[in-house]
Amino acid sequence: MKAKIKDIAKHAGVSTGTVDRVIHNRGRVSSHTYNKVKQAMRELRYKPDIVARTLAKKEKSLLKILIPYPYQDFYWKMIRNGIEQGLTEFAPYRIKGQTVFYDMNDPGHFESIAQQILQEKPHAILIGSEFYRQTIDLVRQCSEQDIQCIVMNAEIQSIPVLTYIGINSYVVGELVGRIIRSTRGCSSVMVVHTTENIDNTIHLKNKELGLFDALDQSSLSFQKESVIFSNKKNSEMDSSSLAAIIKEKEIDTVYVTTSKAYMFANALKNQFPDLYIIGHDLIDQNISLLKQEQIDLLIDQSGYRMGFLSVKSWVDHHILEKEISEKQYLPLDIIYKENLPFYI
Amino acid sequence: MKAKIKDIAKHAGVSTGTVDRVIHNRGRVSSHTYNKVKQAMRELRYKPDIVARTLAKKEKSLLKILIPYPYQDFYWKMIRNGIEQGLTEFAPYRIKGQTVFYDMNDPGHFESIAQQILQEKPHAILIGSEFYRQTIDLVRQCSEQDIQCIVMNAEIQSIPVLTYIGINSYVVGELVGRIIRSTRGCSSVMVVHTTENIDNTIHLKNKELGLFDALDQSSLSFQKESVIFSNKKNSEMDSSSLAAIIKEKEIDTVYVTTSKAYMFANALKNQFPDLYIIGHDLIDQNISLLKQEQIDLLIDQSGYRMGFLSVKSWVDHHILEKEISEKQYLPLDIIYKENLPFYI
DNA sequence: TAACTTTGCGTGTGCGCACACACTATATTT
DNA sequence: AAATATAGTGTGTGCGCACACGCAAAGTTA
Repeated sequence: MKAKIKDIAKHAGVSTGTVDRVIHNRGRVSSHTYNKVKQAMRELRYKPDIVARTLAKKEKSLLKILIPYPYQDFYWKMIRNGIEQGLTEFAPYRIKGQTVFYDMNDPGHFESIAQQILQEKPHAILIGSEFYRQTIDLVRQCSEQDIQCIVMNAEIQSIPVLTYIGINSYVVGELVGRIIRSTRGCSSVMVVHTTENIDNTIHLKNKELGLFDALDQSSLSFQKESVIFSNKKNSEMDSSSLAAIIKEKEIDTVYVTTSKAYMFANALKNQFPDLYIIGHDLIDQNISLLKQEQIDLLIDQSGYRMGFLSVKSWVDHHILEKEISEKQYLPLDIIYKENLPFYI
Repeated sequence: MKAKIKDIAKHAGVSTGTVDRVIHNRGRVSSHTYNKVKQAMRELRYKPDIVARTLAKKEKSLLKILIPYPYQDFYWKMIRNGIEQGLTEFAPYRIKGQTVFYDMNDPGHFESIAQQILQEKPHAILIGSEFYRQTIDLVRQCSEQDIQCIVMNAEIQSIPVLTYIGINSYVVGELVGRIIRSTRGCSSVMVVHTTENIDNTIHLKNKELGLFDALDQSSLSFQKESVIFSNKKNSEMDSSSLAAIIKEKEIDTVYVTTSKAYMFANALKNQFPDLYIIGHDLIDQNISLLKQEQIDLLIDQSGYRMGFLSVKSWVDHHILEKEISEKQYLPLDIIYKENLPFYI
């Protein structure tokens, strides 16, 4: 039989109210009784009944969620879906989650929205970070105001957060490199970055680094190329200049470091039908191209799981009082046409 | 504000007791009031509060779990771990899970244990199946006694179960085939089955089928070989006769269809260091060989997730009243040395 | 010393629900 | 017609906990 608060109270020779004050550190308990109660809790191995606690609780905990507009980026859209799933799944625990979006191309917007959120004094903020410096600022303010932080995507050093959830970009690159290394007919590799956001470049460059390092470890030798591709009209690297490079360098393998492999494939696959194309993330456009064998391979960065896990981490910590680890790296799922159905 | 039982009662002009009888189909309600209450529930969009329900419930639901001894097979050991994880995670919902093991080489043992379990009149049985016919028998008996069944591993046709959870063996083979097809230096493939259990052969043969079909779709042509390997002294196919075949047929690629790739690798990798070895499942022995590059690739059949999901499915259905799908195929994770850390 | 504040405790209520029980009106048996 | 069963309904209690409140004793201020 599990010990209840009543049992603790009887065992310690106090009332349930006192036990309650000890459990929740509400004060107004002499250090002597405090110790007696603590001792009783230890002896009877008291574990709170989460279900009863949830039912009795008056104050609902507020979780603010700060992520980029889902329409700006499909990866964030998936993360958002995961977050929503988490909120639904843990709804019985009375988590009140409120999502606020920011413009992922405007650090200032992030800052101002962050300030608004702080006004509301939430119990925790789930930060989907695109801006390194601004995120550090926000985390610091949270820490001053005793608001817990869960950070996704951008790894923050030196400032304590409840947990960081994300991927290890360098390892992503390594993994892609290992696959290219062992794949038939891959010898001349082009890395394609599709971004205008400078903050994001670190991740992308890390992938490139990991990839090239992995290739260098092979006994075979590889041609390596790296470009920044934009579909915009007036950009310096449009699809025609890309085509020129592919022709000139005899590129046979392309790795798009972002979610936008579909952009590349749509623009160039008909000119170069034999290109081996590797991209990221199970977004609709990529999925359909993978099915049509226009894209050969996707490494999923588990956006959905990232969102879900971030909510789950908060619940684990705050409701279920579980220990959660400081950093949580998500798996990198390797997805071909054949195992795609299991992931969607 | 969510509608509560009291609200329904007031709205229907009856007492909460009557509403309770309607909700739980306890009878003793005239059809007229029954309809009134049902109507009120619909109008107020009544959803039971799972937390309050769990707290108030007297009768705890009993879930019997029937799986092979974990020490007989590492895959089942992982499944078991997943089940235990599930039971822990959903413990707040007062699920009482009791695991009973059977000898995976003895159908009779399965049968007798199954009878014992039925004596206890559980609410549901989670069947980790190794024997096709015996499982069908058990499922039928459960169906007669209004006991829900969740079946893992062996896909039962024509008899209704709450849900089936497993993998699609043919697709597993296809996936392996697709990878071999595109991997450098693979041309002569040997499929290795390591089993004495006849029932299991169907799965293994399906994998082989999927693999060979995938290879046949390639423009390249592949040598195909298939053997049943046993490490036992007096078996017809021991490691030396296997070595002879590898030499004779110039095998360069080996696919072990079970969890026992480590057995093969340990027996033959030093004689044939360049063999490309593909196996299944993240069991300790395989993991360490993958790290040492003695095994090149593992397809994880998600034993852990299978166990977890089976418990979760029961909770979703029985506690949370969610719709759950009839068949749930688990993802096939492709695991190289590089992405291994994320999966363990 | 009287009027306060603070400290340190105990008591009581209700969260939303399941379930046991009590009660009446009608139907069935003897 | 009386005794008994049964259909149909309402009431009350408690699951384990959080939290508001009450109340005495000790400390503080004027």
